Parts: sequence; structure tokens; C-alpha cells
Amino acid sequence: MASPRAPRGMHDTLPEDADLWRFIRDTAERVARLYDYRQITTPIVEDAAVFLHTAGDESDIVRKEVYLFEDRGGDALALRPEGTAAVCRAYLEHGMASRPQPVRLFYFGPFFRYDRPQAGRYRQLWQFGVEAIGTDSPAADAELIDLQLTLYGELGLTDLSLRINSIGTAETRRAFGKVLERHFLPHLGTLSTDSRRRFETNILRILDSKEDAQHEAVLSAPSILDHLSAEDRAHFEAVQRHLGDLGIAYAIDPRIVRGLDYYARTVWEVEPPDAVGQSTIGAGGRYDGLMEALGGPATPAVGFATGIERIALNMRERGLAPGGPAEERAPDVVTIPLGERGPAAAARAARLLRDAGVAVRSGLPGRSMRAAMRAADASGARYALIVGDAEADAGTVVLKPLRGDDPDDTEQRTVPAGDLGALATGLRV
RNA sequence: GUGGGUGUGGCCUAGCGGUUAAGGCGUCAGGUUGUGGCCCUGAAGAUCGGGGGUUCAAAUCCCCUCACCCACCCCA
Repeated sequence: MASPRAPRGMHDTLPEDADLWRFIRDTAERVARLYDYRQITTPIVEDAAVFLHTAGDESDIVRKEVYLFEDRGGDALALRPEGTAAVCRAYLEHGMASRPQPVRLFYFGPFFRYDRPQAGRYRQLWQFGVEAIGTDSPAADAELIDLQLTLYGELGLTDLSLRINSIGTAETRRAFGKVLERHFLPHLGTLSTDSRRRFETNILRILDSKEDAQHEAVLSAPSILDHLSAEDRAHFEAVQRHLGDLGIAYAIDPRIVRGLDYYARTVWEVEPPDAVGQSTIGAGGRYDGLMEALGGPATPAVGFATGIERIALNMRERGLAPGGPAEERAPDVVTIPLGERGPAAAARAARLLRDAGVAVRSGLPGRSMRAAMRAADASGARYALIVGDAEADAGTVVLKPLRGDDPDDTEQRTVPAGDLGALATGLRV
């Protein structure tokens, strides 16, 4: 019988990865707070309607990616595929409309999409997301982009490129859809089956197709930017003005469409320069239509999400990841208990040191001193604390420097066990 | 969901039809009595992803399946 493995597309995060993940998470939360955003944590499971009624029937998320299940009570639940709709559900549920607007929120956690795994694409993925809910100000769009790029910069990812677009309001897109229908109708025969389906369901997404990217009809298609309403255009121009004021470089890419239907006006994506495959590190946009789709009052909002695995991937590629094997977190001290009474005395000594904030690995009794010393050395600890019967009887411990990094502290010395607390400062890294 | 590649002890790799599947790293234990890092010795650990087939004989050939990787799709 084969042993169980982690589910397909889902992965363990091992101790050697933990330093990098903690660094990314801490940096993300710190940057979010610098912009006065506060954390919200929502359930990993939601009423399926939260996602099914908001994402849009033609979105991949609804078509094939949501993990759906029925609980024992018969309720239709979903493993959350994305964060925005869940945060908005919480916004409505807790009456956050009566807080000062916009409400600035961030989240960090796992999401689930039933997709075919490949590099950078997983069935359980972690995202950091930031939302500003309750404002239609283009300054908020720019603030989110600024926050996102600042985060990447703090992580050392300084060579990423930002592409932005405006897809107008739902009304604008309806009108533009008519224009596209007239444009693509004569070409239906030569477009891919995928595009033909999109023609019926969500015609804008034909522009987003890679299959037909070089199709003459796609290349010659009208740009939504030429069909924005006056308000849409003013909003988009204001976003660009704010980005300029912030010194943020960007490219306008009219082909960015977004998979989710609740987006409106500004949308953006951030990619590494050598963008191929699953390369988008983070993406965002304005979703003025989402609250209504959830049954709430019209509430403009904007936000972004970024994939932790993809950040980690890019940091590793650039050699930016902290905590390689040499840097792994080592204890300050390893105890080496010997003989009959050594183990008890070593345990007391370890307690004293830990109380003083020193990280102590308790060596297990019963090993030869040679083996114990080898293990202590391999741990990377700066000191070995040897406690045998002689020390236990005398109320002392032997403190032995292992690293030789301090020229004034290379000889092992015998000290009273009671002095360990006072010595602690010198033992901590 | 579609197409292609890969799959040998914890990790990396050799073997690519023929006796008990080899090496490196790692792990554990020793190298005389309570002292590490180098070195030496030894041990544990793989029925070669799983299942089926071809053959006197398969890790080595064929089929199925699973997982991972790559591309598409889509996006984080």
C-alpha cells in the first residue's frame, strides 16, 4: 500500500522554507500598516453563493475552479478561491459602511482553485491581498498600486513591470461589447472555438485570448480605451496622473481584461521582466460592482492580491531569499547531559537560560559525549553546555564555545549553574 | 480540460534485458576511559512511483495509472 501524499497541487512548507515565508509575510503586513491598512481574517470556507454569484458565469473560477461541497446539514459551501468577495461579504455583514470610508483592509491566507498544477500554479495557494472599500477616488487606485510596488521593493523585487488598463464601467462594457460584436461577427469562422464561445458569453475576453493573439481580427479590434465614457476616461487619466505624481512607471495595456466580472475601470498586473508562463506576481483592480452582486448597496472599492508562492519563486531566482542552510536558525546553546545526575541538572540549567531568553536545544541523555558534541557542533549553536555527574554534584556547568567567532572567548570554562541567568546576555546571538 | 517530458534509499546521481541495484551527501554507531568541526571504519535505509504484460530472465521493453515538470487554457 502506497503511503498517503499531500493532495495534488498542495504542498508542505518545510522548516527550511519558513524563514522566507515569514519574511514575506512580515514585510507585507508591515508595509500594509505603513499605509494604515488593518488586517481582516475571514473563514476559509464560505457560502458558495459568495463566489458563484459574484465572479461571473464565464469566469474560469466559476466554470471549473471552485471546490464545492455540501456539509452535513446540506448547506452549499465553497473553499474560497479568492479573497475579495469574502472580504466584501464581511464588510456587509458587519455594517462597515458606517465606519469612516474607505475601510482599508488586508488579509493573508490560503486559497483553493481546482486547476491543473504547474510551476507557480497550485491548488492551494497563499495570497496577500489589500482592499480599500468605499471610495471611487482614483487616488485610492494609485495608493493600492503604490503599496503593492512598495512591498515588492521592500522584498528586493525591483525589476517588475506594471501594466494598467481601464475596462470602464459595466455600462461602458455593454456598449463596447456591441462594437466588438460587429467587429468579430465576420470573423467567427476563423476564430478558435474558445473565442467563439466567448463571443456568446463574454465577448471582451476574446481580446485576452492567447490562442488568437495573432489573429488579424484580434489585432485590428477596436480598443476599449477609445470607447470609455467621459467619466471613465477622466477616472483613468486621474489614476495615471497620481501614478506620475508618485513616480511610478507603468505601461498601458488595453488587452488586460480580468477574469472576474465585478471589476470596473482600473485593472492592473505586475510581472517580472522575463514574463513567461505563470508569471503574474500580483494583480488588482477596481470592483465597483461587487457589493451589489452580494446583495448590498452600491459601494465602490479597489484592491489587489499577490501570490506568496510566486513572490518566493522570484526571490529565489534572484538569490534574495534569506535563510539558506548556513543561515538557518540555530539554537544559542546545546546541552550535553552525561551520567546519572547530569540530565536533571542540565534540564535545570536549560530552564534558567530559557527564562533569560536564550534558545536552548536539550541534548538527549544516553549518547556518548563524542556523538553529543558532534550533534552540538552540527546544530550551529555557539555554545555547548556540558553537565555530568561531577558538575551536578558541584552545582556547576561547563560552558564551551563552539564557533570561535569571539577571540576573547575560545576556552571552555566551569561556572556556577546559578550564574547562567546573569551570563545569558552574552550567550544570546 | 488538451499536448509533451520525467519518476532509482531522506536528497543528488550511476546502472538502460542477465548473478545478492552502485556511489556521493545526509542519518546512526564506533575510532579505549567525559569533548566537536578534518579523517578513518561500520550500520541502517530502495523489491528501482504504483499496477498489469512481454521474456528463461526487467529498474532496464510494452500498456494502464498516479505524481511532478513544461506548454496551452487561466490567473496569484
